[in-house]
Amino acid sequence: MLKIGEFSRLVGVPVKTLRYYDEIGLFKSDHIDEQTGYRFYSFEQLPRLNRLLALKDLGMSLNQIDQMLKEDLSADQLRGMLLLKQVELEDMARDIRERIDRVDARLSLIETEDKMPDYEVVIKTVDPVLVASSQEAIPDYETIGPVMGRLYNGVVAHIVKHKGQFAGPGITVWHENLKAEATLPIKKTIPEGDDVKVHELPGDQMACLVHHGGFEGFPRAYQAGVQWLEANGYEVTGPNREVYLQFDPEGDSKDYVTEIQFPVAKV
Amino acid sequence: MLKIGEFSRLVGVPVKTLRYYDEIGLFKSDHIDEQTGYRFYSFEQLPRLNRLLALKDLGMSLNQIDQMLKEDLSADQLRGMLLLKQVELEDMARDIRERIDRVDARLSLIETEDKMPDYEVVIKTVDPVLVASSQEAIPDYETIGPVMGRLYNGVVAHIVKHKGQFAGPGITVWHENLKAEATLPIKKTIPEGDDVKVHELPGDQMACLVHHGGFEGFPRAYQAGVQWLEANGYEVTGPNREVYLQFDPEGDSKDYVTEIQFPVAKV
DNA sequence: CCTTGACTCTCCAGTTACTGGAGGGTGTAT
DNA sequence: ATACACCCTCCAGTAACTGGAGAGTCAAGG
Repeated sequence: MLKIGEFSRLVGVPVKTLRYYDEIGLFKSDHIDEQTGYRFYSFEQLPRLNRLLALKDLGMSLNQIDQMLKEDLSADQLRGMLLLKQVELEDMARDIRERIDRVDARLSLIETEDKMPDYEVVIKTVDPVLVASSQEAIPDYETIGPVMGRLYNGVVAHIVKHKGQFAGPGITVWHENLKAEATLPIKKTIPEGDDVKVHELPGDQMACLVHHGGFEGFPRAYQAGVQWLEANGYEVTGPNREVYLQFDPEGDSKDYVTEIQFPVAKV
Repeated sequence: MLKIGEFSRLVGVPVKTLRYYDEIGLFKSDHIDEQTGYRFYSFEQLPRLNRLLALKDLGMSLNQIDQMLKEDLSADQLRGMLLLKQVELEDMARDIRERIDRVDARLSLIETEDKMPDYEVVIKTVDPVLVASSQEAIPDYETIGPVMGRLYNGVVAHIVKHKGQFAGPGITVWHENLKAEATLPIKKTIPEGDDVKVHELPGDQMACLVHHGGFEGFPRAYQAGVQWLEANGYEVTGPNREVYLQFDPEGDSKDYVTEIQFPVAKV
């Protein structure tokens, strides 16, 4: 019979932890002295504790270990739990590798620029959204402004005409070959028009960054986004979007806030 | 100005989490309506939150993020924190790889034996221990018993003669070429004798397994230990030990409990 | 025999980053 | 007017311990 401190030294588990395992019923002491309340442990308990520790070394939770230490567990059940753990561990390993990549990317950015990046890119899941939209190919950069203005005006007019309800800020979807789609979220579907279509923008994993200021800053923002995607091993899987969170053609362009979104997948 | 729910949808962070960040002061709402207590958020807050989320994606704790979001932090300090995180993440990655190896090893054991292993091996740190000891080469297997008996008797006699105090069960250290050292832990140092040396067994990382029963079962136990070491990528770095936790030459050998220890390092 | 120091006990609080729920007030659309 | 979504605060719980307070126990040394 060993007192808790002796047993603790023998197995290399802190006294506090042994008491905790006793309390939750995972590993009870052999018996307790009624007079003093002292816990006593026996050598016969070593196999159970060693199995417990071995399972803990696999990353099992105490709950799972409690299951696995039950005598009547079949080899198949054990195998199942281990396979599950294997998958879970591989997920964790991938996750950590990705983190390391991101830290590396940020470190090399700090090396070159000596400060935190101007644009922070975050991955988030964007919900699908019902929109009315109108699209057109943009002949060249100078005409973006007027063309977009015309497109959005058309969509607004169409929605108003059919008493549709606006559900959020405008979103431009950039299809291939500089074809821009001006979309406006709406609450409920409305009839389509000659130029105005109604459909749902699909939800997706998006790499997002926020640009504050006028459109002249977009190239820098896009550059930062693309750079990040490259450094972190993502690839673009569809048309990117611009969400005009804050926009007022009459107002100061310094106050504009735009979110640029790239639908992405991990390479 | 956005209500918390709108802001939550915009940034993809749960409402509860935003309130929590507000509470701990990591990310305060822009202002709070005095009448209703409603939190309101502005677009100007997006950069801070995005940076926060980006740092969280690196695996930073909220405390660390709080540090890193302070305006007056130099690029060097940032670099330092990131480098630290990098090391930490690489440790975690290694740890998880080792876990995966152990799970694999156990799974293949279960495949061949269709049950949990008979011997559980655990890695633990063993403290240095002061011992009196006597050693001798063992000519062949049959003579182990009598020789060890003689050795231990000699050490016991020496300790008693010098009024030494015993501090634990006997430990046999197996040096190369079947040379056995019979050691007995003592509390304080005593003079050496012709055959009996006094020294400290070094502390070390040990792979340990516990054998219940007589010495005839040792070969199986050793085999299990060596197998485990191989499967889990450890190599033996010194003489192994046998700790006779429960041993009584008069008693039933079925009740013996021995811990076999291999000093190891990860390959 | 007494004291000292090591050991043990129970109970409580704190850790991280949230999550869920109860109970109650607010805002808007029909 | 009422339904419904939305917002508020406060409390409890998570996993696996760790640290500390306050009090009882044990063995050795003087």
